[in-house]
Amino acid sequence: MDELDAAILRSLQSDARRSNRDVAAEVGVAPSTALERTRLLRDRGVIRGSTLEVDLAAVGRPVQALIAIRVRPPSRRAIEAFRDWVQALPETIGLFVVSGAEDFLVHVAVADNEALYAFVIDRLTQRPEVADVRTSVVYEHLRRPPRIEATDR
Amino acid sequence: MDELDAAILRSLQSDARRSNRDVAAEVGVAPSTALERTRLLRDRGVIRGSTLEVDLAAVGRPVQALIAIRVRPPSRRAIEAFRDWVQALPETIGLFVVSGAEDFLVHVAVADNEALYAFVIDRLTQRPEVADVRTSVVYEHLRRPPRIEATDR
DNA sequence: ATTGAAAGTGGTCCGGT
DNA sequence: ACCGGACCACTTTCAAT
Repeated sequence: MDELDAAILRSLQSDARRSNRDVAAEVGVAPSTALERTRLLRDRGVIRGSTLEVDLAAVGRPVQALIAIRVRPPSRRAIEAFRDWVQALPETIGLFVVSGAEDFLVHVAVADNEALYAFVIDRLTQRPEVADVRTSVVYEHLRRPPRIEATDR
Repeated sequence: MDELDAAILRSLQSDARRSNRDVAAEVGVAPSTALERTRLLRDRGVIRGSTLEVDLAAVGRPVQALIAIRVRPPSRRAIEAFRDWVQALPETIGLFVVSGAEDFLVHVAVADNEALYAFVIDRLTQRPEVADVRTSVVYEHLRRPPRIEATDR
């Protein structure tokens, strides 16, 4: 990944729908060159995809929480089974598998506090491997795309 | 937000670079209609932008962590000052302001464990308002775009 | 609010360097 | 590896419904 690749990534990171022509002009190469580089970045798996940033409140899910969960036993079987299950729930928008006092942090977005409470006491406690649950309401969630630098070549 | 808006959002959410023509065909309207709807969603702030999903390991930052931080005093002044400061650090890729035992969860991506350790003991502890720090290594981070449904009209 | 058609613009391929 | 140009697909506007 040289400086040109990095510049293309930075450009598309700030707006994935930017046209290839714009990207090319911004990084100072011909459109055909930018197109080929972008394709290679995709093929190599550096670019995994692109997604819309949607306002969660505007789509009816203004309440967010992070739910820290400890599972027992903390075996690969239990961890992976729980991960797959929770990841498929409609409330889940993110999932961290972590070291430390807890095994998971589940990021959920729901319609209101009642739905959050129901998620925790109805859904999560269904699972026998859930040993401990700690819910934190998210007041604010900011995301920052990673700053990308050339990793030489 | 009716069912058509929701369908357009779902389509672009899975691939923000999909052409307007494709989106229109998928949701069953004319391209001009899809274009107009998309523009309105953007104007209303439902669509905040679009971004590339980049493989963090491929850009040289394979190590992720969540750092739980308690600040003191937990006043608006201290919270907002810390938030703005940590949000601008190059290692930071996400930031949750939360209720509960801690005030922040900082999501960082760095080159290696050494860089993580340096971030925690050199950078964070610079700030006088940092009262407590707890670091969890992220073994796995999955993201799921929110399932979007029509909120009637 | 949605459409089809027209005009403009950008994506994509390829041959040359 | 990069570019320029040709071709064609797509975006975008607009008058009509």
